[in-house]
Amino acid sequence: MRSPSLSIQPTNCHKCRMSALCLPLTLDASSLARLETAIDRRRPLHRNQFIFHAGDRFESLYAIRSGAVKSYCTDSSGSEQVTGFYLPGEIFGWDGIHSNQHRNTTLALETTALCEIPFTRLEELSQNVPKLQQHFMRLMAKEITADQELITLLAKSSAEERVASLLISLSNRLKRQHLSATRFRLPMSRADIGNYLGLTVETVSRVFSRFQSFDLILCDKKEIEIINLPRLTAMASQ
Amino acid sequence: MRSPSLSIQPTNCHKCRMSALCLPLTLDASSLARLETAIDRRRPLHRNQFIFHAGDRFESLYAIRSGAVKSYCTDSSGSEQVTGFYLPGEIFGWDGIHSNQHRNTTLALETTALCEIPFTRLEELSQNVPKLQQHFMRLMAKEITADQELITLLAKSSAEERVASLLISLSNRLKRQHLSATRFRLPMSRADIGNYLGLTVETVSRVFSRFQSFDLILCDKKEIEIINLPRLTAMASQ
DNA sequence: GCAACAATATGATTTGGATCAATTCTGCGT
DNA sequence: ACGCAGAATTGATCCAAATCATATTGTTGC
Repeated sequence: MRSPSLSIQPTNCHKCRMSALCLPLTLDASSLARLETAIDRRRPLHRNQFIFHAGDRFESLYAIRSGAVKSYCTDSSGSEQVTGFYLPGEIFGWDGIHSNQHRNTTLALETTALCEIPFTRLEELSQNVPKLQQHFMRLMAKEITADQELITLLAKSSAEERVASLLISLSNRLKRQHLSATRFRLPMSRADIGNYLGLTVETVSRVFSRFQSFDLILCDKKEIEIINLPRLTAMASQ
Repeated sequence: MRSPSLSIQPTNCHKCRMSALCLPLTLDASSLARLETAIDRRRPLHRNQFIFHAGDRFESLYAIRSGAVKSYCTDSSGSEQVTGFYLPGEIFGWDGIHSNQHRNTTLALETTALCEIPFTRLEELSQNVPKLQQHFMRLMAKEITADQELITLLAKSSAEERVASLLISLSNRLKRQHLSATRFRLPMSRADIGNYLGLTVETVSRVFSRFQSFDLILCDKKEIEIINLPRLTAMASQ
């Protein structure tokens, strides 16, 4: 079930870019072809469909082609903790590598198209294609970096800083995919945002209201427009 | 500057355990020998000596043989955020892989012996020794898991739960290295603990006092003894 | 179009941890 | 042993966000 539009730009064999895999990746033509065969394009999921559950056997990584995904884990007391939101061009599923079993549950926040990357095939390929191995190490390291940023955020900031940081983060990540950085849909609910940022729904809602009254953002239902990006950025990282 | 006591137990070539590398690792003798040559044992560091600074070029990973290390990063506003404590048998330095440059600064909290593992040599070796590649992927995934646990902790818990969780985490990690799980030295200051857990020094201090008055722990200077491990565990994860 | 329900928003009150302030303890150099 | 600086404890006060309560708005199926 592969697709020719798997976002491999075949213009230049020595500098091909696997945009489904998030970062520029320079591979020779045959490695690229082999990588392509390792990736399955899955039929689109719709809102609230699960990709995997906590406890499931770890088999694949997933790259997002379009849509959005949330990842959460359930602690011993049964309460949920959102651990990440993933946008187009991003890869998730790392959480299963350590124990061969997923720790998080992930689901589609809206209609979402995914590429599935079977991990064993990836490992085999990596052995022959050092570049690919490095690439995946880097992607994993990126996940570590993202997590550590969230830690910094949670450990210190006020409610306003946290919400501002999330908005800026989403904005930057969309920009990287050449999507609008100032006007986009928030695919997740206020409750998800609050859970992710360690705030209550009420607080999130109040912060959005305050931001609107400060003319930092405009918010109509799920559509958000960032009006004063510089000030919001300053707000996020002060 | 390698050492014969590099914690490779040479009893059984097909089931050797690189305890410096944290997880059981089954390798044939020649792979093991090659791995050994890739690891340098460094002379011991003492308290407050740096291993690397944020911004330094990323070259190696580090495994702790003895002692303890703290890792922190400095955000745009100049304030520090402790991102992790590392104990014997643990590996740190992943934060540099993504951009070839460290994001964190790390320093020894006490007299500490390290193994340095040059990353390029590790990558070369991994190509020939698939087991090793898998192994390092898993170690990296472990870092992601640890970070996500901290996120869960920071997003929701009370001061008491946070401190309890840290103590339990330290206890479990020491146990894994066959060190005492109920009586150990806290290598970090209250300020470090507070920073790591997103609490102030005063709050950390108060929580320790409260735990003592509840007969959960005994605390004499840096030496801590966990008296009621089950209850402390319950406290951590409720 | 209209229930019925979920998601948001907003107001009133409470509270856990931050902040400010003052000792006491501990390690360290002389 | 002494003195000093940083670390840790303990107390008093304050405040941001949680909690509780009650609209309001949005969404879905009939």
